[in-house]
Amino acid sequence: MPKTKNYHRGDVKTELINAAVEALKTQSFQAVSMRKLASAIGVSHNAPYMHFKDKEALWLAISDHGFEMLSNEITREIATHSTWRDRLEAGCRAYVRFAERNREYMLVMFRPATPGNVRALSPKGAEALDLLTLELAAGGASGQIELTDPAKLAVLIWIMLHGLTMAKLQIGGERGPLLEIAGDDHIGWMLDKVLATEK
Amino acid sequence: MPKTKNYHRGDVKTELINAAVEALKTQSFQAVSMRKLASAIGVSHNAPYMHFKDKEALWLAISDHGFEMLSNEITREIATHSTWRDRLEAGCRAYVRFAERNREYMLVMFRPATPGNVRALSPKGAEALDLLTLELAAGGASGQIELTDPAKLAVLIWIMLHGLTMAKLQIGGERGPLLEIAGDDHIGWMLDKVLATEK
DNA sequence: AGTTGATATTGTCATTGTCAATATAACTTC
DNA sequence: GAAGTTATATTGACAATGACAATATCAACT
Repeated sequence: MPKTKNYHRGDVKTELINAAVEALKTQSFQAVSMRKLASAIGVSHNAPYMHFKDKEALWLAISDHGFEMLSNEITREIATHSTWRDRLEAGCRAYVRFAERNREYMLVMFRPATPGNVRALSPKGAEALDLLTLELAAGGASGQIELTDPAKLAVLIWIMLHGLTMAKLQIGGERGPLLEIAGDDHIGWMLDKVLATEK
Repeated sequence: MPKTKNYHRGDVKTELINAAVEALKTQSFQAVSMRKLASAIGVSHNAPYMHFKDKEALWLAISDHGFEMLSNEITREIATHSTWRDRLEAGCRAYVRFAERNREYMLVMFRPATPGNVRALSPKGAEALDLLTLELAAGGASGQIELTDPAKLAVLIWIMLHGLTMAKLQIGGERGPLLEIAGDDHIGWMLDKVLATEK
């Protein structure tokens, strides 16, 4: 046990991130306050400002963390399949699955941009998008399919995934079930549609 | 000219909505405050609460207004074309165009949902989605195309549009240009892909 | 031991959302 | 038109919040 009880000296930074993500599970976005997070992890109301210049800086850190996790999951999932098409589909599934299991992270990663300050896709986010592009390119290179424009196609696929996941996260109610059509077992259907005119 | 200068008595409600939309053009989402809006239209800091129970109620009103405008624009645009395919494409174009021209509204209409309180698509929003479904159904009914599942397809198209527009609104920087591919003149391309496997 | 730098605390302030009490104008009914 | 009712606006208050400044505490190096 530590000599003194005060002066936390733990990893306050990651503790804050975890507390924020946890808070987002039950509270609205703007209901999460620095001060509540601070007291949640047992530090004074200003301690967070040692680690984050801003409230926005906290969101940014969470966003980066989320993109990193997403990239890792996609990469890992892709690796478990061998054929080009299976790998692509696995990557897409991983994207949707991540969104379902990490709702809070997704909300932060794609939180509304400040006007005049449209965020560039974070490096980690760009990496995730590139994973899809690479799979498509791999299919083209191996002669398994002939793609007129892999990058264009990758963006289209990513857009579909993004629209699907955000709709799933934000739209419920009567229309919610409609969105089920693009659930885990229908991603293949979507990919088929997009890829049918290639080759 | 009015007898007394005080006691505004104009349409404070719509003035507030307009002021909020205007504010969103330059300020971030959470930077828009009730009090600033109030003073912007020249009323006391509590006058807004006569017309909106909550800050959330203001967003909701803006959201509804936005969905109504969107529906109207889609309907109007569809009406200017005759063939089934042209009408569908025109509707899609109207959706994207609306988003580009009414960034602020879109941000409010699809603002992050409160956890545990996933908003149902507003009636007006549902109506907009139905417009697409109806066009697809019309194509099927007229025998111009054979659709395996019009509703499923409509959702897919809507998801694509949604993903595209939200990405356009929120992602800039280096990756921004990439999203250009799905600009106004590529929507047809996207639709082709989705519809190719039908008929 | 003493200095330095990172980290935490307390104190403070303007801004904000929202409630309560009050004032003013508009509408209704006689 | 006077009186009362209702919708709307104002002022006043309060707790919570983001953020800054000044201070205190601790760890590590010299």
